Amino acid sequence: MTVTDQSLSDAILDATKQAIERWGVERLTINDVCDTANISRATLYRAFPGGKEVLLEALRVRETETFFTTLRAHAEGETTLEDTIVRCMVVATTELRSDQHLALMLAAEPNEVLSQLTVQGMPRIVRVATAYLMPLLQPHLSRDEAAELVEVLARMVISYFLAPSRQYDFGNESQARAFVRAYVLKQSINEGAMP
Amino acid sequence: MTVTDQSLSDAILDATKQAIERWGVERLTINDVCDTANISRATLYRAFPGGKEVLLEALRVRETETFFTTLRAHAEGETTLEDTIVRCMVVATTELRSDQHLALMLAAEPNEVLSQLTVQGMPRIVRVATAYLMPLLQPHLSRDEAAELVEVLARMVISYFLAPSRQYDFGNESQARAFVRAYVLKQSINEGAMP
DNA sequence: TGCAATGAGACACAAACCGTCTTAGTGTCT
DNA sequence: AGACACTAAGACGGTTTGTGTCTCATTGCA
Repeated sequence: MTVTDQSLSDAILDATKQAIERWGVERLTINDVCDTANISRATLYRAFPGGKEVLLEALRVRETETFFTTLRAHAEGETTLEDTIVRCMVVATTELRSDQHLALMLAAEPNEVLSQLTVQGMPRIVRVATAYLMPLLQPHLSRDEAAELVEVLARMVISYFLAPSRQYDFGNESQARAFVRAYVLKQSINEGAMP
Repeated sequence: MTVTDQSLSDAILDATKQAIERWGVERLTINDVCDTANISRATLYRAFPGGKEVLLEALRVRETETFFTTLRAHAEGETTLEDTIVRCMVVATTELRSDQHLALMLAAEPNEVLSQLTVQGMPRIVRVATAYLMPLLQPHLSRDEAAELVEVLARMVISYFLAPSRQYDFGNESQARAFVRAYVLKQSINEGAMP
């Protein structure tokens, strides 16, 4: 391959994703990835020194980033704070639910997925979410307020995705809006009502 | 467990099938099966001495038998030879196509499946097919004729399932009937036309 | 021609798996 | 109660598979 490092890494990550879809994370081997990517083990270890751990973490980072790239693209058009928040919640929920890869893994290795959506993975998710979504909220909020809001929203969306409630379906715009008005923007309303 | 051997074996085979759906045949381990079945390794080896090979072969035998049991049940109502044959072809094709387990394996481990549907597995398939379907054909044909017909049909259905043709879709009754009239019952027609 | 990147594969170490065996626990029958 | 059959749990040695590192030949390009 006489391509840039970027596209080599990307090809390897693509192969990793593909191999995971075949065997699952637990049963994934480095050789699987090499065979899928049609590269030698040496090449893989040159691109990702550190082996499986590093490779999987890189994949998670990339997946998270593409997730929030899509999300931001869908929410950029909104003008008000409420609309922006609602849009983010609806699109994020829809995106999560329609993610074939995620669904497969959730079915085959719930432990792995749960860990990556909660205990282990939450810090990274919040970090990336903050980086990508802050710009959308900056017109309406201060840095600190925006950062805090992003984290809360991320946690809420993940929680309701993992364990859907009969009260609120965040994939439904009006229900998401009702939730936002009831909980998220409550303070703002109060603040707005105060002199 | 204080159950008959039959249901213990069946439970183990169920667990095997389940574990294969999770990991695929190549990555299947005996421990997977034991964990899924909630039994100890000792119990499994008592029920299936010989390990993985024996276990998988037993599973294939069981699956094949349930396949042809279903098939026979669907084709028992037909009266003429042609109708019986057509029914078998349509139901078998439909059954193969809708088999989730088979589809998963075919996607993940085409080599294994292909081997079991052709080189390795064909003898068993033909044997079971003959045992189950001969009764349906006996009213119309001699033993030898029926046995030969079953084998040819099995090979045709598998071939067209693995590599669908634009000429004939055996899942479609009229197309299957056209095929049968054109090829399978040709001799019979000729024979019938002769004095 | 020279250079940077890759493929192929050897190597030693570690982990996973296998098949067997022992032990202790449980339910059944007399 | 006591003999019996059966099972879960897990220890064991041996084998296979996977890992990470290294070397060296090859390839494609400047």
